[in-house]
Amino acid sequence: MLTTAGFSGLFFGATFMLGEELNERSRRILEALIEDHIESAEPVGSRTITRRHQLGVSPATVRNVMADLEEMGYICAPHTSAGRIPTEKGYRFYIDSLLQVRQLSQADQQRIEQHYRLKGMRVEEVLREAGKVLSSISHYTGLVLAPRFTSTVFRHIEFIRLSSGRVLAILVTRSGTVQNRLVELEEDLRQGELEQMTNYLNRTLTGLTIQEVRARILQEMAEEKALYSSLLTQALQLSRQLFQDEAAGEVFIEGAANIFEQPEFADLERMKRLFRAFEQKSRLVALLDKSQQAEGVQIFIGAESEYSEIEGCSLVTASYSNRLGTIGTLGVIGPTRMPYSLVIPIVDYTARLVSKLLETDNR
Amino acid sequence: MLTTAGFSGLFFGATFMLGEELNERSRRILEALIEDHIESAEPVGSRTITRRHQLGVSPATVRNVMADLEEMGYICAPHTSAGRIPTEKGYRFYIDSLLQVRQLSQADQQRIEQHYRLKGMRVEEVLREAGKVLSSISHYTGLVLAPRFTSTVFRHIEFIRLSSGRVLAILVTRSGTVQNRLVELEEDLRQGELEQMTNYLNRTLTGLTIQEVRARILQEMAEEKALYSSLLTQALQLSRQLFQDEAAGEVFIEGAANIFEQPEFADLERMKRLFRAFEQKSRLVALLDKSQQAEGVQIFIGAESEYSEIEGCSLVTASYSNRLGTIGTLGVIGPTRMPYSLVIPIVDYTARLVSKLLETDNR
DNA sequence: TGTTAGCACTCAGGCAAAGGGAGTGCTAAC
DNA sequence: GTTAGCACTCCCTTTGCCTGAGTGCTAACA
Repeated sequence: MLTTAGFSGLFFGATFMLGEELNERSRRILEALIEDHIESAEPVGSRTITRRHQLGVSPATVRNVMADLEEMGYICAPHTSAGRIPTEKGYRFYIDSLLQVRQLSQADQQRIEQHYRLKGMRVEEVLREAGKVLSSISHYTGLVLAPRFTSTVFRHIEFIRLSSGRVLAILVTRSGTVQNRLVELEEDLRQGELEQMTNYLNRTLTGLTIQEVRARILQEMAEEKALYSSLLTQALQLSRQLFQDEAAGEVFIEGAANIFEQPEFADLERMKRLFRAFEQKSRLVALLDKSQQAEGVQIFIGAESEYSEIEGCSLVTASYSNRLGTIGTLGVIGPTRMPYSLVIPIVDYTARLVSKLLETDNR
Repeated sequence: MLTTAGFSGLFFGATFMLGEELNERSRRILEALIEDHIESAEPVGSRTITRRHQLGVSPATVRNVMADLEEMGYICAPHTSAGRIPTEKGYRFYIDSLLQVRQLSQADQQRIEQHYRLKGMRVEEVLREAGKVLSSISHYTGLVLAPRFTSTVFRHIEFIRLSSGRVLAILVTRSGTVQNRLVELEEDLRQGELEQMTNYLNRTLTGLTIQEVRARILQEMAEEKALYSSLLTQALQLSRQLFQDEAAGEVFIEGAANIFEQPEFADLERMKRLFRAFEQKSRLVALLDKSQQAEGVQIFIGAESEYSEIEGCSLVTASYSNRLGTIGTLGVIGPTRMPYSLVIPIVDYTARLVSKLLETDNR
């Protein structure tokens, strides 16, 4: 269920080997420290650890181990007389080697499910709702990357003449998402002519993916047969225009206010930076796109995302799919100090649920 | 160009009368104080005023006048040994009686215009762009309330059978906005049957406003003639469902990060509150709706909006229209300490421009 | 040899006191 | 009616002190 294969190789080969150096006691202390820190958001000291965990050793021993862990880069001290906090490397080791991901309880599963109606939900509604549920259950911010237009299956096109020379094109995909574009034509076309064009296009293109549609249009244009009718030639030219531009990936951000309640965002500058990151969605899209290529739950910790605006944040994502394969990504963004053992199954379960809900669209 | 008629009666009858009590000198001092405060965001003292404005009086005199202004409620002191800041009543008097609204320069007009393409912009694109332009030119946050579905003119309907019993309905308005809804039917309909239905509905309903459409459907259902065909009866029942639910008013918020750069939002709590207000759009919609009923530029100062989350903020709005009349509202939200003389013409000009751009949709 | 107790040391954060600065209101003189 | 002068207020910053939590080191112990 949890894989970080896609990225752990990339970022953590070295980490893993160092991980081998850790004996059982060091691991348990690191785990205790990280879990205490996740709960308290404060640096954790040696005494706190011995008090709250039955490790069978004294604070002094813990201090020695912590000194080693610090040297190895798993934890660090914000200042001399403070406890330790995990580094990104520490979190990565924790997630890869120490974390026990629980199964979501039946009750939690139901709590998630009950937000979705079974009938009459459009794709967009399902995705938006998924974002909201993710944010409200996790108490962080929900992110959902909608399916790319390019990867959807063409179902239907419709031209509507709005006024002289202005035509509205409506594109429907098989899953029922709708896109519309406005075209200004040199010469006016009557609605009847437009209908002829749509009939032709629907006949020719239905059932193809948008990528295939593009190829098919070019092919049709190349073949002479289209030339017999200037109207059809026009239709092809027009539709080439319509299908060529890729709409920027759309991302739904839900519950952004949640994340700002976290103590790490008491700092105004950080809050603003993250806020700007949310506003400028393109980089988020790129990041989510990246995780779409991998199976299972992906975790980006802080700078691993190569996205400095979300410094101090982690991203837990999973991709969702329909019968055609993976079509989008959803997940949660929150502070790196995040209870991964809770968030991971929530994201995982939501992705599965969304996949199930969208699957039926392709009967 | 600037009217506050719709609201000044409501809120400022009393203010205006008190305004009469103010002699020329008091007015000039109040004006100077407000303008200094708008620039500095700090309480303004008597010496600062005499230093920066040629009033021909000493600080002591200014102090006396300020004491009077305070008693009348136009200004207040945050604490004993600070300068004064304008109250909401002060701002209101300033806007109603002292403010000189400049015309937008040719250069500024062009700066705004160049953000819009002249051709092929859909309504939604025009509105989003307007929000962005408003925010980037004013350095505050742009708000645009999209036209209500109810007030638009029906142009076209289309049913697309997605799978057994699942039908996608696409509604197009005359201005080219598209809405789509998913319907689950008890019994399966063939695409051919759906086409019959759309033909009938398009013939019957095109050109009516949505409100009229609703009435017409009920009327058709009441008349026996529809009963002759069970298919048409079904069509009417289906479309009644489609048209009855009012989509919540849609509002575009652009450049929310801008407003958080203002010094008044250095306070974390306030920032969060405003942020939550942005996230929960329904009340913003209500507020913008309110101003839609009035002509010209409207200004809501702080609590006048009866919307405590945006305490300390002002809203400068103007409604835009097409040939059918007023259809929506746009504006800027920023701190009450806002250079109104700049913002007002920006909002005014944008509203006119948007109206002009949308007008062509109704040829 | 690994573990632990003890101890000196460090440093952030809270609190109170002190000082400076900006501004006020009042009074008396112009 | 206006102004200069002055005592007063209060915020804000700086300073110093103290406390508590935590560390690293060392020496003793098992």
